[in-house]
Amino acid sequence: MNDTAEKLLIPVRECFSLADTLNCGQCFRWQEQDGGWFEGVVERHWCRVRQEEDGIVVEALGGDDWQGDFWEAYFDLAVSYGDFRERLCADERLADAAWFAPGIRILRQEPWEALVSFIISQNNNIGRIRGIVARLCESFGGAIAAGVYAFPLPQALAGLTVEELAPLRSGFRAGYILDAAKQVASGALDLEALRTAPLDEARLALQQIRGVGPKVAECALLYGLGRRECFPMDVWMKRAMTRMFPDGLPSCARGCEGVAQQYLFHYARSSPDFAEKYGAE
DNA sequence: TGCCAGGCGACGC
DNA sequence: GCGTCGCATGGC
Repeated sequence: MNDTAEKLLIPVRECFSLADTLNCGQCFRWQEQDGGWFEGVVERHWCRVRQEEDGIVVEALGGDDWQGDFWEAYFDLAVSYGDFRERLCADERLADAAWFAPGIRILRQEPWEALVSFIISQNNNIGRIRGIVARLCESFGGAIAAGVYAFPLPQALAGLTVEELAPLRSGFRAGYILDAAKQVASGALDLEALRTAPLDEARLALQQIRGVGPKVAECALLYGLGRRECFPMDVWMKRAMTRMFPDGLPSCARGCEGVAQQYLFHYARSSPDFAEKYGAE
């Protein structure tokens, strides 16, 4: 499995749905295609992926090589979501949400990309976020292959003006993207250090960026920096919490709040059960 | 048409 | 500290 190859089978033992994981609103660059394939770019790897009986097939589309370890990390396969689920299911309401999409995992995305993607996400919808991210990559990301672009490095954005970002049609978020780029490119903000920094320090550091408040910081930490105890509260989650957990999240979620959050987010948005059991306002 | 979208900053109190 | 409003853009 660790052999360098253009096509890999990544074995998956439990709790994984590729489609649910890529479609649940945590990432914005994968495109669903015919035959169960998803095409996308992760860091500098252009590939397509598909779920098969015994795992995930990853096929390089460029003259690219990588190792299985890379994809194991990306799909968060080193930890047992069965264990997380068992803990969450101690609460009946969390169990409902957890069973609605048992194969969702938290991707371990590149931190800079996660940060910018969730800056773009504010007061926005998932379809439009995807469009803005795509235009950001096309405009400033550098080509990996013909018509295929990497996510732009902070250094590629730090010297730009909001006028130059106009083609993204990102609205008031353009200035926020540039401030993030300047802080990361200059070294004022060290994203990698936030993987292990005390959580409250990491939150505060991220919120020094203009346009990054509690929610976006929480998303960057959960989706980009592997901090599974983070719990982003967007409009859907506020709705879910008000109706399902007026007294707060049950203690059984401690340590895997982010996993609970992703189940609840998807449940509140997509499950007819949520509307039925917890009602419209 | 108006309302909403994986929020945040500015402002008034 | 807390509530309210405006913010660009586009889909419904």
